Amino acid sequence: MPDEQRTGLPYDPIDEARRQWEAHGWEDGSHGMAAVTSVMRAQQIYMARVEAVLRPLGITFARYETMMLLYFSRRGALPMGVIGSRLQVHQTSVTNAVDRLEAAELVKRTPHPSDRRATIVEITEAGRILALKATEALNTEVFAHPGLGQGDMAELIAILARLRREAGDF
Amino acid sequence: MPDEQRTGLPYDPIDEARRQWEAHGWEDGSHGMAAVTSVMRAQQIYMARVEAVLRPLGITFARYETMMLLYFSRRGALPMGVIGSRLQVHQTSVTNAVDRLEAAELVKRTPHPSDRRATIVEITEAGRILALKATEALNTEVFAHPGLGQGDMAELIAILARLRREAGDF
DNA sequence: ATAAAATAGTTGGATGTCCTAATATTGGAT
DNA sequence: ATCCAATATTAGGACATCCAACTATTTTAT
Repeated sequence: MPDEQRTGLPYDPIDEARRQWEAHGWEDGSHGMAAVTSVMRAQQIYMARVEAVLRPLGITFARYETMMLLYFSRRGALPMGVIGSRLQVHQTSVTNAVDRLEAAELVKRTPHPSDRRATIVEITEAGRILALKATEALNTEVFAHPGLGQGDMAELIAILARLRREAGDF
Repeated sequence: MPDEQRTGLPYDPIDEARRQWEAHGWEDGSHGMAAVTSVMRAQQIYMARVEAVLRPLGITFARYETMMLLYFSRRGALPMGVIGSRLQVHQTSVTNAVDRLEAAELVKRTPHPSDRRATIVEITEAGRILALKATEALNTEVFAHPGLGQGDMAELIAILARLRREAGDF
């Protein structure tokens, strides 16, 4: 039973947690807790929508991001390490994602021409086609209706850009 | 090498993606893409900080949330199903989290007094002590310095509350 | 020229999450 | 009484992440 049916009042669990925090004398962290928890929950909401759209196409968000990075790159190809640093994920996560993409023939590995330690990942024609199809699906089914007004959306992007900058993202 | 050292200009990968979106004629989804991607990355940043603080205590964020839910409940106990719906996670994830918490003797399962299908999860004394310790660590090490000013933080919380409401959270 | 250090990537193992499907039990509705 | 819904568990699979260890290669220092 939704809480508003019990209390007659809409009830925001995160705001309730913030009140609990302050009731316990944790004023120094209450707003940070609410901000962090809100971001976690927003990600959960968006991720569920995105993965629901991508699942029928046989890819995950991590793999979609990898493909789009290649799609937008000048040569359609990047070294493994660059992919990891751009997406801010661990080397082994890149290896894992590229393994799966390569098995599906959406990308292919190529030796680096001058540095024989390095591996270049290149998007295939099938990869480009799927990336385009996935993007169109995401645009119409998720990104065009993000559950926020234009103003909120612009403000959200700007605030999170400041957070990402503070965290050393760019 | 950070990009600003190459170009002399700070470079936001999400803003760059937005420009790519618009260059490809995907104006209808460009801002939604930027908003969704920003939320994903913000969650990645915060989750890394939170898990780094919780790891020495032997719990994950999911288990911490479960414990705090019980900590704040009137009797320190809730049915499995209520935990799942409050945290918006799958039933099997609750079973998994409670299994691990119970193995660490931080919570214990009890039969529901009137509904013999249901299981009540109750936080133990050791669980309360750890929950308190974890909260104090999170408050000082993460929540007190969320990488945002007070104004940005309040605005972020408000915007994401509207998103969560639209998504049916409360 | 050679040894040491740094870099690129992979592997294997562990952890953890989520999902589907199946099962057992119980509660509520008709 | 009987059917249908709800509660929780289990099993199996897919996936992402992290860590330590490893190989191969390149760069740096002496």
